[in-house]
Amino acid sequence: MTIRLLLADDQALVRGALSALLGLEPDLEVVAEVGSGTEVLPAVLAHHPDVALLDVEMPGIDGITATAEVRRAAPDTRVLIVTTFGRPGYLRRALQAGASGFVVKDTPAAQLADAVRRVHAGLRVVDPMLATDSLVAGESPLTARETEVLQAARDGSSVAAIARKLFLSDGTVRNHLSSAIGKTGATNRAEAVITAEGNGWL
Amino acid sequence: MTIRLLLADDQALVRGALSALLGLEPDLEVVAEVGSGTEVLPAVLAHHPDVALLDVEMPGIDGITATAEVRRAAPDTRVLIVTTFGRPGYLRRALQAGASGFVVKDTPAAQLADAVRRVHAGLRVVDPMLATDSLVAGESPLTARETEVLQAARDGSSVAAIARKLFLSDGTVRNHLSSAIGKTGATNRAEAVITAEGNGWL
DNA sequence: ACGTCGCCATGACAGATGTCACGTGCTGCC
DNA sequence: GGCAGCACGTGACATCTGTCATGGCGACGT
Repeated sequence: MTIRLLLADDQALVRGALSALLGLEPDLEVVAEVGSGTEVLPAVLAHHPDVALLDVEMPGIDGITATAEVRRAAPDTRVLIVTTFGRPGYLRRALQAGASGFVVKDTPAAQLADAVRRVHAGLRVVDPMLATDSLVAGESPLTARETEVLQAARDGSSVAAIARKLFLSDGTVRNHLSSAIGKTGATNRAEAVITAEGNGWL
Repeated sequence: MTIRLLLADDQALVRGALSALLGLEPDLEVVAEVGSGTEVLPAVLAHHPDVALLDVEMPGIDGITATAEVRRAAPDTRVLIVTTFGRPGYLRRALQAGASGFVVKDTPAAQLADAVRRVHAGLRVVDPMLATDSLVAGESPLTARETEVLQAARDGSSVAAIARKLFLSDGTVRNHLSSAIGKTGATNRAEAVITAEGNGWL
């Protein structure tokens, strides 16, 4: 009995390459490939794969919310996150969303098929290095507003621009930013954005 | 006669997957895989591949300077850049460094083997979309110092920190930054960094 | 009912930032 | 030689940013 797979990655070349890699295994079969988060759920419902391999960074819906969608609508399909960035927050949020495994793209190629088989067998697969980091970094200390404001600050917007975008007062934006800067241990808006991104808090 | 390939990509999973993808083609053979820019040249000298597929973003030496190294030390090995980001400056600099082709990672997987064959045949392979962008964005308008200062500003450093790092006066750093901000059409240090990065000027 | 917490806002302040004018010295080019 | 461009610096200025104190409002848990 072969394990049926769905691949979701926004980079077509990587998607095709992973398909070729997994297709070499006799017990694995790629039944669907999609390039955006919005296509994941329809494809899962159409093909009923055993395991869905999802990237986190994708256009449309990101892999984590796509995971939650899949778990709710098709509980028989297990989800394995395959992503570039080993951000601690990603791992935690992915597992909370119901993912069965989390693999970073710089793990050896030979291990991927094994990870798929373990996930299919009902086991959890988590990069041990990452798991400890995730515990250290923990959950985001930022409040909802602080997160919003930091997100809006990512592109280098000024306080005034952020305030207009979020319908807030300039002073309020500065307060939220200041608070976020303090919580991230930064001295600076830009630094705060960087460390928050690095921890997967945005 | 098979075409002998070298793969360089920092993500082991992608590397292995590309290897599997290209290995499916009867006329292609992957003879070496490396995960950093510093390993490229030794591997080329050791295995004499016909075509080297290099990523731009790699630890150690980046793919573009690695291209230059390879062209100088092993002119028979042609270089095909395979990268995530279609930054206009990357393309221009890659071609200047002697690359024969430039492929973005979201091109269809089926085209990669063709690109390899064309490069091997002595043709140039360039994403047409990207080529026009490259002409529009053109060469970096930033001077050497402005580039250095912007690079130092990437991590959110303050003016004082940048000045210390580059052994400059605070005022000079501010001047260079101001000039870079003007040239990039930004209103802001952070914006300047973003647009400069997007154009591959850093 | 009370305290706590998040959210919003205001006002004030110091420090950082971006701009401008101006001057120096060096280099390359016509 | 004269000119343009770049690097480097100074000083001054307006603005932006980050911090702090303070207050009101609503939600939540005890």
